[in-house]
Amino acid sequence: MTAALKLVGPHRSVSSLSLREVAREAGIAPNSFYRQFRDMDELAVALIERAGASLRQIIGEARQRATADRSVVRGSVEAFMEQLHTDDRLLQILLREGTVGSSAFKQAVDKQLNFFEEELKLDLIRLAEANKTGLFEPALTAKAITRLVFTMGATAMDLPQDKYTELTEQVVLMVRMIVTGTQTLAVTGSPDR
Amino acid sequence: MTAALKLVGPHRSVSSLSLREVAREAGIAPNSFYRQFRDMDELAVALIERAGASLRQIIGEARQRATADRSVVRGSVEAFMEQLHTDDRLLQILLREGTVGSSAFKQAVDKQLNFFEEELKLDLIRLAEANKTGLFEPALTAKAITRLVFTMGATAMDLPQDKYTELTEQVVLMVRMIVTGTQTLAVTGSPDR
DNA sequence: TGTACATCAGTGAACGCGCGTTCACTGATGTAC
DNA sequence: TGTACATCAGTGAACGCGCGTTCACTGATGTAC
Repeated sequence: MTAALKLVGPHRSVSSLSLREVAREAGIAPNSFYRQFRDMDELAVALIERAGASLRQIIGEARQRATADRSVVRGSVEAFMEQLHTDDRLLQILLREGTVGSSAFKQAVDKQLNFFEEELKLDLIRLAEANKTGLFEPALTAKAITRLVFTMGATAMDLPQDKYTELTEQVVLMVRMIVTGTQTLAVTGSPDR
Repeated sequence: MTAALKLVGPHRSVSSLSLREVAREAGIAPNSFYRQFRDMDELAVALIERAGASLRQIIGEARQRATADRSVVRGSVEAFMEQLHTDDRLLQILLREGTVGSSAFKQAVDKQLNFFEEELKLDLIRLAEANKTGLFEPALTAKAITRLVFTMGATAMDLPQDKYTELTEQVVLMVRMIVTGTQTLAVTGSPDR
């Protein structure tokens, strides 16, 4: 797994790695690979699950920090973007590989995203109660925020360092739009226009 | 190009196609490929540009229809999802391949997305004027909507037919959240919480 | 404490395969004089 | 109208390469009696 992580990057997706490449990087014979995983797909799924766990931990910490002194939205988005910025390969994999690869692969990514959405949903409910505002469709809101932040993160990975601050700002505003929209809709109800 | 389109699908991305496969499908000798494109990357970029043009046309028509009898948001999202549903390979490529492949590849996708965002931005401004509401950061709003709809579309491609209606409904609501949020923020200004 | 056996990560050699790319060539169509 | 030449999509054969997977084997570590 360490070897595979070393090999992925902005221009190499996990699904493009060959078994022999990974074995070479790991310093073992190609056939020794089979002692650890049935095939590359199994390795990929293992990586994705580890990535999901690591992501939830990062955001968990961010949430703690956030409630203390600054906005939850800003704190979480900043934590997320910073982590990406430090070249966290696990996180990059999670953002990038959801659209390609085998079904097993995509399912694994989707599972991690759903975990994440569930946690975010609870956070949103908690936030709304604290602010005494309503919430329109918390689950859907969580999904919208998650997917949007992840896509924006995926485009960020290719960017040079100096664009990160700007992009983080954009993402914060985007999330605010969604949160504001949800709260407003909770009051007015869903319009039909 | 026709041969390449035939080969892509939910589990085959353009970047995973081999030159020989495409040549085989096209009924020509492998080396004849070089008469048309320098390499597979050039083919891919050509496909993406064609996809972008086709997408803008589809949405253009949807916009026309929409202003007549129903919501612009709903009309456009429905047109988009329907097109996906009819297995429009070009559109699928555009949604899916943005995160993998060469830089040339990603740049091509990004270019098409930017075209699209620009048009959407103008639509949003027009809509806001008609409704006599304000607009907070039109460009950013257009970007958020575009990226969100595209990601949701990408996940939709793998789904069985009967989930499409449900997902379309979800996407419509998500876009409404963003639009409502933008309009509300235009009045209250950006909060710092 | 000693012996027999099981488990298991790792090995080197070999396989057949599909790949991208090159070569010199063909034959149809268009163009200039 | 006829002739010479240019252009260009397409060809078959061949190349060397990296790939995934298999085989029978090794040697260290753990376990049972």
